[in-house]
Amino acid sequence: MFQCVFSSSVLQPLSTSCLFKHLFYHSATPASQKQPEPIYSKKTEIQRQTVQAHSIKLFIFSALQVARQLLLQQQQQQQQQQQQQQVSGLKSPKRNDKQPALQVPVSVAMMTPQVITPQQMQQILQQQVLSPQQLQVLLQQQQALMLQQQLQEFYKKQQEQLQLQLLQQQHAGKQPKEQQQVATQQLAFQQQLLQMQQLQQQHLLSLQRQGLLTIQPGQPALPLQPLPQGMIPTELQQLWKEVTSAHSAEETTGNNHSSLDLTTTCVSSSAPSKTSLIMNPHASTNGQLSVHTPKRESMSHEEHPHSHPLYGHGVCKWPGCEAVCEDFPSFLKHLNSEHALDDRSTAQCRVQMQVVQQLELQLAKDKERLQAMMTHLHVKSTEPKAAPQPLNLVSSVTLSKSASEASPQSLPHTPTTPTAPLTPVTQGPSVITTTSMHTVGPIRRRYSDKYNVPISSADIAQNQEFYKNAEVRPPFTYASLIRQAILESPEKQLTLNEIYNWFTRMFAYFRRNAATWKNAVRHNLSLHKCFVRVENVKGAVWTVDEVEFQKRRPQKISGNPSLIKNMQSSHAYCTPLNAALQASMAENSIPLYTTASMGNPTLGNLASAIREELNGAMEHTNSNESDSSPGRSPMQPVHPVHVKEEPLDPEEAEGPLSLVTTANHSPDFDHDRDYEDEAVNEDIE
DNA sequence: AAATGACTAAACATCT
DNA sequence: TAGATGTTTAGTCATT
Repeated sequence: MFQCVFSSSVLQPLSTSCLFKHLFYHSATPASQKQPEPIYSKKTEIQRQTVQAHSIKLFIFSALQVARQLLLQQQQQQQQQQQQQQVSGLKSPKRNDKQPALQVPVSVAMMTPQVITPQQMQQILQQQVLSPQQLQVLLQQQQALMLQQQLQEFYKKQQEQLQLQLLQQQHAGKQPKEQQQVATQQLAFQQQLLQMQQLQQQHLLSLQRQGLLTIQPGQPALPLQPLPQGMIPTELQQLWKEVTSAHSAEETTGNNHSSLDLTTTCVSSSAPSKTSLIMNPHASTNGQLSVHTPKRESMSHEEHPHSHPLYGHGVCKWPGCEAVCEDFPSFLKHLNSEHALDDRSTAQCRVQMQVVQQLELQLAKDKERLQAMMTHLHVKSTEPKAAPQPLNLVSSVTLSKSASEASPQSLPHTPTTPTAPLTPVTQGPSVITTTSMHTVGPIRRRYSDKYNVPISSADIAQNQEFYKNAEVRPPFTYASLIRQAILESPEKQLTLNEIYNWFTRMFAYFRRNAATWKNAVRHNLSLHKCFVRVENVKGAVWTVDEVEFQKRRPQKISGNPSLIKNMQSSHAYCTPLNAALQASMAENSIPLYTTASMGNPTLGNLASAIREELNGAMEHTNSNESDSSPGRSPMQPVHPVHVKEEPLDPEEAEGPLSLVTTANHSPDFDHDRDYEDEAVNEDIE
């Protein structure tokens, strides 16, 4: 453990990596810059750049000093050991076993950075306290320090110039030429910084390799950047806005090939083996998430001609850029000109790092939540059954009464808003998180996403559970749902009340706002010819006229390649569907219009469900990136408040329920219908 | 731009 | 008479 003795810092015991982190904090907020976030403040651009350069330099400087101190410390220890050995060990060797809390005089070193003099070096050599490797490291370190001193001088000069220029600006307005000159100087300075960073990186690596510097694996090693505590997405957004606005405002032209090296250096110096996720928030429409390793970054772009993580679909994916580049060379040109190593790029990198960190944090949280939910639901749903949870709807439908009743309690909901945006596992986290990063409003997901994501049978069961317990509106029309309910019944007929019960049992969403959706159900029953009312002994039941139902939306899906794809992907998790049926569907593109006559209720239901799903898929593949609508769900949000009044609602209308799963019902399904108590259902039988 | 589908709301009628 | 059930109309929104 170390203690930071940075001039303005309270002494804190720190581990090695923490010390680095801490130092970086200091470097980012030096004593001379007391403003909380000086880099992104609305000061003049030059000031901003100065501060930033200062921060970077200080960080490198601090890291160097730490390394140096470590080395010296080791040196001292070895000297002590030697002395102890010579004095024949008057004291117990405890001190060697247990390392004392090292106090690194960083502040002293930083105030007076010194290169070891030749005499000192000679002394070291004479004493032979260091192994050849350590000596080599020391030499490298000395080189770095010398370079650093040069840099510092240069930096001082530059700062003087900047201050001068600021004064001039205050008095005589702006002078673009001088600005350019300063910018050029800054660029040169940054290049030097870069060299320093690389050197430093090598240095640290070698130190680490030789065991002089240990970064504990469990700990987050060197932080990618100083992340202010409690940084929330909105702050990040604000930060992002500021940076990107600076981007649009200024038109700096640099020419540095290694625009990403800063990121790389930070990442790799902290944890060489660690991969960092660089995600472009503006590429959220694709939900693209590119894994970006330091190694890859260190390669030249030419080695991977058309697989640059910052290039895709003819667009530069540098955050906030989206410039159209016709081909890869032009992209490279653009990258080098627009995203060269300058302060803006650096700032953007830092923001991006923060974004990634936040996303990772968020992902971890959501994963945890999901795990808890699944564990909870699994326990509940398997309570009545000893067998492992089946993968089809049977598991859900045949849930015992206790399980069904327990499930709504498992998800206590607020009266007005749905539960927190629950994320079914079938959806990549990137979709949600990215959109939430740059849209303030509701997150919209296209259904095409849902259908294109390959999901497993387990996911289906989870979706089913998801809709059963989460108040998320199922993306199906009332008509489809009613039909589904009726077809699932053994007699293919249900009373209105039974239909209600089915709704409430199958979808948590319909456990609220009964007046609204019940009215809608009745309305649909009356409106659509496909629903036929049949007088019974004890009232009336509703049946489905399949022919009429299929007349409803004729040929809507024919001839669309994506449909076939979707169909096939659907088939992937429709185990009961036989191959002939699949072939027929794929061939005719009019799936299962005759399934009602097939006699097999399971297949019939399944097929119809698939058809519904496919229709849904069709409807949504065309609605590309409509942020103001739920991707045109076949079923608009059913909520006590109107959509127009509650723009957040459509969000909950989306989610991946595959009704396919519901088709695989068990015969005793209708005996288990008393979700809401009143079981008039036995009447039919 | 018009047609269509889907949803919501509401009024009204009938039945239990 | 109240509530459930069933029918119809109107308005809105999104998609085709």
